[in-house]
Amino acid sequence: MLNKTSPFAVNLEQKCINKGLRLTDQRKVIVKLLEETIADTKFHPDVDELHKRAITIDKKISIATVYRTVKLLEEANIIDKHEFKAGKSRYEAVTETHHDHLIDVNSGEIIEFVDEEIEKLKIKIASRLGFDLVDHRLELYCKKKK
Amino acid sequence: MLNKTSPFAVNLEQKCINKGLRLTDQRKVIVKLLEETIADTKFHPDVDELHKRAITIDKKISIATVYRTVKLLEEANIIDKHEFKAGKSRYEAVTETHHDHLIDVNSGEIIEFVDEEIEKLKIKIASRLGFDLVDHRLELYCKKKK
DNA sequence: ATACTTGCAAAAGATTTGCCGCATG
DNA sequence: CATGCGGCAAATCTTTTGCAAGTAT
Repeated sequence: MLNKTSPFAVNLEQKCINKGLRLTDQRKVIVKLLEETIADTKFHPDVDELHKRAITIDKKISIATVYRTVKLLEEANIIDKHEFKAGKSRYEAVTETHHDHLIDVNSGEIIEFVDEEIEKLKIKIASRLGFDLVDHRLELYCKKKK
Repeated sequence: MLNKTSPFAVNLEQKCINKGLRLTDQRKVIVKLLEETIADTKFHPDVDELHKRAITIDKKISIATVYRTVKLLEEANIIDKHEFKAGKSRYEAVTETHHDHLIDVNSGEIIEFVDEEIEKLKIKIASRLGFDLVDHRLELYCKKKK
């Protein structure tokens, strides 16, 4: 797994500035919260979770702003959106290398993993079918071994 | 790919009977429509598509019934539900072997594929992380090669 | 006969949007 | 100062559900 706390890592707020996004107080709060998904790779908050945390910092941040902000950040390629089986979308900071997810169906815990072999296979399969891969998602729903 | 028209194949209506599901006129219509997903592996209708087709056969079938029926069939393991990037859920008859999906991001076309190697890898990765695989999904979003 | 099903419309849950005052660059 | 942003509430979209009436076994 990539070293996410490398001295070369650019924080999310810096990424926003680089992309020319206006940094309002609200956005700073939300971006800061999403920053936690870098340190804690198991943390994939949904909009509701983000909003609940955001209002503890600034109680007048509306949920509409959270929705607008995550959409903005997603379009700017700063965060990724995931739609695991469960209804609502979850977000995490974009990482340098692609990773997939293993979801513990009992606890709901989400574990990230990287497997070079499976990444190569995805490209190979697409190619075999006459396609170029532009995006992909692999989710493993599992139970802890006994 | 599995031969889906083998003489041993059981049709969906028969599967419903085997599972003891009550076969109302509405359910027969919906099940018949879902049967088409066996012959045409690229056909993965959503509830709205099923309803539009259903009312051409019996105009008083409500969309609530379609929702209730696909949920019932899914719980009975007769059909599978997919949630590709696009909002609504799509359905197809359960197949004997697991397959994954390649989605053409330009046309929306869905292509099914089976790859033994990747299936083994999924199990291996889950195992390495201390888990037993209970469900999994892999989606390749692609563009046609030029 | 009895329990399950259906249609309708209302409700629910997630997400988006119009409007208008306000903050940012 | 001009443009974009945020808060609020209403709107939208998909899916679910309560209820009363109808139907399959």
